[in-house]
Amino acid sequence: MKISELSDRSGLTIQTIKYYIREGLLPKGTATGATRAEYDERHLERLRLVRALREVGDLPVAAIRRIVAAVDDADVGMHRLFGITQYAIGPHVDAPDRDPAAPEDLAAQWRAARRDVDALIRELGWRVTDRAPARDLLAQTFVALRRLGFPVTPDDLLPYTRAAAAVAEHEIGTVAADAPRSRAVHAMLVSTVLYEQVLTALHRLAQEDASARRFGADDPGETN
Amino acid sequence: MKISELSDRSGLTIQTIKYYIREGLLPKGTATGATRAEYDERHLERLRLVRALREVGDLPVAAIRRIVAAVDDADVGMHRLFGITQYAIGPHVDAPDRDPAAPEDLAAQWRAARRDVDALIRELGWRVTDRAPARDLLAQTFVALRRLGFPVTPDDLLPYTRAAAAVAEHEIGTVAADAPRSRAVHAMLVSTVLYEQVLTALHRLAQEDASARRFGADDPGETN
DNA sequence: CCCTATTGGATAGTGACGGTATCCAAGTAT
DNA sequence: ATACTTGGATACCGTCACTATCCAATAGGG
Repeated sequence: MKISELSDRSGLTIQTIKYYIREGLLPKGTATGATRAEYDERHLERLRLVRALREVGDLPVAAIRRIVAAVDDADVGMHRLFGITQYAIGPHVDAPDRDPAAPEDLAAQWRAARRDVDALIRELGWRVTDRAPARDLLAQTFVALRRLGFPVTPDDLLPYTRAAAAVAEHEIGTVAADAPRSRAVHAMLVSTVLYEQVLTALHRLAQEDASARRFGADDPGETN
Repeated sequence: MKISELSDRSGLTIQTIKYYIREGLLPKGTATGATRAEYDERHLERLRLVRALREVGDLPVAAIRRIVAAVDDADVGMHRLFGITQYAIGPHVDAPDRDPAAPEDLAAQWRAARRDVDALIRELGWRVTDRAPARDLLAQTFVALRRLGFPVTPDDLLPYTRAAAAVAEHEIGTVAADAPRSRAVHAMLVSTVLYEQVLTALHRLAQEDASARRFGADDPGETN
């Protein structure tokens, strides 16, 4: 198929497709002449993946580039792909420990939060790399909560860890180990990036329900 | 306290504080002369809230403006504040139904996804406004999943709805109804915005653990 | 009372990001 | 033959969250 057809079928402009090729998100079509190249279903599929990661996952282009590079590298196994994805989706918190410009008290709060996070993971027996970005994400949240006067205790976290463990267990089970690599790889990305949004959305909906039951039935909506 | 002291204590530059005042995130200090104004602890507290919403919640400044306006309006009750927050944190998906420029097949996929979401919420008996943004967020995710060849069935969602309901129930329980309004309001924001990040972080950590157990113990990390 | 530093207020500039737009020469379809 | 399409390169754009600069009016220290 020609680029114009790829554009029509994907709903993206030719400019955007060229941009993705430039950025390494999409391989070039196979050239059939100096001014012509042929694209196939795999390009369309890739564009759908890229758009899902951009629109639903809200991932920056640079993160998607790292992910698709891993997807295209047959030497990268499932668990490794998982780690690369986790690292790519960040967020890359610049932790004020190790930052010499940060004030000392803030750095101390961070160190304490990181210790708590590390202790929690150890206690749960979870096998998680030391440098998993989610550790910093959690620590960052602890710091913010405490600075706002909401201390975080392991008890508060119990419902979250239970929920997270149950969902994660289910998700990994859906990635069939015997499926062809390209399918398994997509399933991995789908459960890490897209189902994270599913969980978030359902969490918000459940909160609204709980809030309605607790704080009354008046309409919570905007009026603008 | 003077603005320079507020700057020191908050860790933000004077420029940034001025910017937040301009943008309506922070009230002006009480003027004590043409070139002097006095700030107090409430300003510092507000800055901590704003930074938490920015850094942890990654909310745009415009969303924070809407939230703090509701916080400062004593007529806004808890449930209403909840709705405003939900609406502010978006994401504001532009749904291709109602968009006349969208291709018809995509619009049809969206309508189907919205129907599924609405049916799910009805089935669960959750009290959620029709225009809750999380409905569109969930529908958007369904569309993306289906376009990638991963059909979404109610069975797949069961673990998520259970987890979301349990967590939400716990969270709303932590917002004490008899606390002073400013405290209750902060608690509401904390559980919707910050604890959402807690859930996300723990979800990712649990996934890494599940992935490690399923796909082997090799190091999933980046090597750069 | 003088002189330096700080403040409020206004306006302009910056860097990252994710595209868009334009141009061109070399083709291709009719 | 002639209008359209393509690949490739380069420039440009709008949004966002700050950041820098300037200015006139003080405030505070000596």
